[in-house]
Amino acid sequence: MDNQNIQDILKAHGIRKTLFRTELLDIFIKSRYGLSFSDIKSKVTQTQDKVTIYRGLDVFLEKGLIHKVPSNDRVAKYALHSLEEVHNRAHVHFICTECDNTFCLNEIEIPEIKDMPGYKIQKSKLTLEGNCPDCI
Amino acid sequence: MDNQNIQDILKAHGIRKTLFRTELLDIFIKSRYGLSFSDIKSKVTQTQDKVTIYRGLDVFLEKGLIHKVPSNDRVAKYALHSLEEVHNRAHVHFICTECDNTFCLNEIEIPEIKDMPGYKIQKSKLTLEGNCPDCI
DNA sequence: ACCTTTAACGCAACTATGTTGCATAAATTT
DNA sequence: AAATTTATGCAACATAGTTGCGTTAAAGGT
Repeated sequence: MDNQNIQDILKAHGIRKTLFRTELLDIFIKSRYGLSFSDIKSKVTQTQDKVTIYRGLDVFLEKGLIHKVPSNDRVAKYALHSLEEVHNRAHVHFICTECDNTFCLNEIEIPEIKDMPGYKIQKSKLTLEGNCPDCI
Repeated sequence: MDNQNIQDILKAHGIRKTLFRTELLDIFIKSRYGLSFSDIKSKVTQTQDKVTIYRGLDVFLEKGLIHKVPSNDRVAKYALHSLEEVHNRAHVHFICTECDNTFCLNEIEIPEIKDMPGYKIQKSKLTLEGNCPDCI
């Protein structure tokens, strides 16, 4: 993915193409797994200000470019919203207990959950734990 | 559940029955949903020291008396380990988007997940989101 | 190309969450 | 009752995340 594509994606999401946000999106595109604030802070070169990073993440979230992924550390992690996102299907994540990375498994199909009496279910998220391809 | 029962449970888990830990367990027993550190801090009367609370939670976790539950706020939440816990079944939690409380749904049955090629699955957790009985 | 509008950045200060080390106190074990 | 072990309280620290505000830079219109 070249720089032009990245800037088109930003534009399509109503996000201004600053050096930092271009770099931030590039970092997400290149990563196979969810990134925490400190992951991002250590990769980014265009700023060292944490507020800028947090606000970049907030905007990317708001505009639907990224989403939160579960993690076993107590820190928030974020990953690109897959473009082939399918509706009305549980979102599946995989946490590797070895490397602690969270992967999005959009390929997997999970069965619909029957309604629980008394509860109104709007969304379901399946989180799998074990070992990822790199750690088996 | 009276005070004697609570102290028996502590003893059965190898936890000393101090005033604080007796109260902590009582708080968990009385709560229908997962509690965060600050929930607990505001309920507890036997201490106001956060280290004591955190260490109480650590010990309860270690001894298997409580477990972490997912939450949409970025804070850790804990709930009692249900006694009727069934093995080899996904743990199901329900997060209410209205009151932000996390409930354990041990009754629900979820289908086995087929292995993903390349990944070794050891555990699966299903998190449902929507509205709880109180918020419908 | 210039001006205006609006969003993004950088800095300082602050809050919440969580941890470590150590001395003291209380609960179990003998 | 003494010895042992675990729990508590305090201080200090570390990390995560937020708010306000003045400045800078991007986008759109003329």
